[in-house]
Amino acid sequence: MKEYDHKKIEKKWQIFWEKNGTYHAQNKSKKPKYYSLIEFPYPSGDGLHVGHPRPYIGMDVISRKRRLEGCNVLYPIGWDAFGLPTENFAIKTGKDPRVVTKKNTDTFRRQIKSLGVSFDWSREINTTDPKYYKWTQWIFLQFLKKGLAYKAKIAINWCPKDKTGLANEEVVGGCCERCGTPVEKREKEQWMLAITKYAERLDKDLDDVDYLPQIKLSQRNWIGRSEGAEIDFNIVANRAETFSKTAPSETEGHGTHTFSKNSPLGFAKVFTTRPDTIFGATYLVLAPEHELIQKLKKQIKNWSEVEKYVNEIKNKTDIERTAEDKTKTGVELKGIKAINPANEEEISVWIADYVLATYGTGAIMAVPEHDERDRDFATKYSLPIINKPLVDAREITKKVGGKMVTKFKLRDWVFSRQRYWGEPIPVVHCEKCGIVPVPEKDLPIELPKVKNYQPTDSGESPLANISKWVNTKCPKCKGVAKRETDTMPNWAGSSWYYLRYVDPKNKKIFADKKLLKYWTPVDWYNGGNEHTTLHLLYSRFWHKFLYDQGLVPTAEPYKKRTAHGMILGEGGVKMSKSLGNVINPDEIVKTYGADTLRVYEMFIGPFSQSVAWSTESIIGARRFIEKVWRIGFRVQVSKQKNSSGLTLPGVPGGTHTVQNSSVSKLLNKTIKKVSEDIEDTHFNTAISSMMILATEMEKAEIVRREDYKKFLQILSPFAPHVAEELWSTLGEKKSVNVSIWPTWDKKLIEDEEVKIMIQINGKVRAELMINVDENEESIKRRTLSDEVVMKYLEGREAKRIVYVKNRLINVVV
RNA sequence: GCCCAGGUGGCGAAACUGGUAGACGUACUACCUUGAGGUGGUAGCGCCCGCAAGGGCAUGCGGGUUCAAAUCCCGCCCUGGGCACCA
Repeated sequence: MKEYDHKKIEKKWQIFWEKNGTYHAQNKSKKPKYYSLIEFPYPSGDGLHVGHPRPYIGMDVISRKRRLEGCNVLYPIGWDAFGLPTENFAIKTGKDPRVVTKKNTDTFRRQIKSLGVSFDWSREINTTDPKYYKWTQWIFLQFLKKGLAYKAKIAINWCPKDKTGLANEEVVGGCCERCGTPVEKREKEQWMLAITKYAERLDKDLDDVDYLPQIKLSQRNWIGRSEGAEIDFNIVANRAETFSKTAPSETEGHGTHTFSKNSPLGFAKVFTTRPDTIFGATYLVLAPEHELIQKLKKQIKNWSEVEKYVNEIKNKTDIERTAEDKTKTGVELKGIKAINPANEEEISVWIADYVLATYGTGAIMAVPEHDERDRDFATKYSLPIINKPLVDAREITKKVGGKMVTKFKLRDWVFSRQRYWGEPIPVVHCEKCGIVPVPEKDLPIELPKVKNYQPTDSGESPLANISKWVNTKCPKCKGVAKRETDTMPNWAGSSWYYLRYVDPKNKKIFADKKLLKYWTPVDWYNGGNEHTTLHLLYSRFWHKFLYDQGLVPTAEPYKKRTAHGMILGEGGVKMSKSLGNVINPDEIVKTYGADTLRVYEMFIGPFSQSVAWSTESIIGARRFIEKVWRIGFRVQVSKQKNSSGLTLPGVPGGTHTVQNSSVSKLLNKTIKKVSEDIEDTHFNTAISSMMILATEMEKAEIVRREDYKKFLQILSPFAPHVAEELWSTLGEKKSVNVSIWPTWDKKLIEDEEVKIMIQINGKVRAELMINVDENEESIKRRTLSDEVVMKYLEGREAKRIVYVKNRLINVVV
């Protein structure tokens, strides 16, 4: 018997597929298209670990099944290669990041290829390739043209270790997401992208896509849409202090409002999602940064106290703010009052750190009866807490002259980084003309080679040191000008890469319109949970912008999005270099073969869930493949001596009819199960059902060639090399990849007889074989005359009998 | 604090719409094959009592609904991930 030599077989077929372009997507085809996508990897210097291939294999299973179902499949790969780890490595070693990237991608490519993933390598892209980032820069210029890219002086999150600005999203618990260093606040001019302009649509259009519910939810939570009312509260001089010493009633909070009205000094616009609670508003709070505070300087009696507080808050970093355990602080603005427009009552005005300048209007009406935060504050400063009946939100808003509005938590995207290894932002600063975009014909603005990749403490990119590159001519007036030295964040290149795969070599445009029309949207995008908020949101934003410019044909980039769980180290801890528990797939491929690794990774646990790696369990996958191999050999041998006629298709199996039909029946059930499970990413249960089938086939006296071939077809997405080898051994001239996915015979999977459970008072006591169409009466009769049942009844009458068709019968005594 | 996911044998896990809990795989034990190995094969394997037949107990904990609950409802506990005063 021929040995199962995985090394030989896998190499043979990988060469065959490459030579035949088996997995190349066709730009012109009569077949329906299918675009399946994974998140392209960041080629780190450590190479692949066994966690990387899990999503690649998962989507490979989908892609391979689609091909057999007759689709023209696009399943591409590339490299998301800009970013800090490579740059930091360059700083440490003095090596050019281009060289490092080349080396890393070569390793990744070799490793991924050894797994037999059916990527279309002819469309490989790399975000650091000037031919690629030319278009990243071009898209930026379109944003700029439409006013969606703008420069603003803002307090940014500054990482003193990485020496770069970070987006809000990259700050985790007040620390840099990458290196864990506490971030500082710095005022800097930054490039911004106006993602907030798309907030409404980014939220609403989630209705039209097929994302896992948690993914939609995380998008929605991040966007943070809330509906409420904007209501103006007039600010007046404190009458109580000015005209009367009469103390207002403590409990009711009544002021001296019944007297003639003060003329307002101004007003504070508040945002509330609960205008219906307005009668319970007992004070008003402004954010310390609120502009009204400076305007009312003269009227505020305790100005020095107020000023001191404002400065304190301003100088606090985010960590200091959060480290204080949420104890709210604040100062009353003495000398002024606000008028609650609902009842004309005077209420006190405060500034407090729990009101954010960056959300809503930076001012709130405090309703301590209904809001926990307001209650905390009111309790601390002994402010009135009153319970008033709720009113209709819309009516009261209208009555007090407010209006219903929608607000979002989402902020504009800080798009500048002060680092080297990123796409240069393609603009020029001219003394005369100001900010001038680089003309499109001059793209790409290539990253110049530098000697020193070290970022500077001044907060400038290392690019700023290369005067030859920085000093340039203004494209408009030809006068002296300087290049922008900030680069784009890592998210830029990954915001549109799926579009480039469609037409990766186009020099005229980022992708041909017709090809976009044919291939997009992506039919199924699977990626990590860690990218279901930011990357997904950013790329949806870019896509919608391009859609508005008429450059892409659909409003959403991804039709369907799923997420896979991480593979953890043995024992369920994270796989990491520092813990020394990283498993390199090369070792597994060498010892057990790529097919074994593939089957194991799909079998290890539910695809969507994190699972711990277990090297000792891999052997199960290997045994399964060897079993399939042995059966294949038997089928092969019996084909040669087919004088018995038993293995010829269509010939009834004579004395072996029983075994024949039971294997065929199981096969049909398995085809159904595998077909359905793959669609639900239940790869683990799909494999388990094929394991059962293999065991049955091995036990059976004969296996029909036709049946076995169908088995190979449904196995092929998981173990493509061995399937291909056995397929050809059976005399097939063409690849299993160009065969047709088998269907199951509905009639064959229906059983004529089934076993049902007999329960007595809900406990299983016996079983009974019945005909599927046997009537209830007959089953009941047979149950009651069953020996075991009679024993349990002990002559008692059955109070009730519940029969569940073809499942069980429960006798209640 | 809020949101999401989850809690089932030694381990990874199955279980359709409420209907045989533990499929499949590992580990373990025994046996077979082999000169010897194991990346080979077969069988047993939730826990407790029992030689067995059989019985009892079991899906994080406590209640409830139901003929019947891992699954539905109520209240807790624990683990992982995310958010962090967003009015």
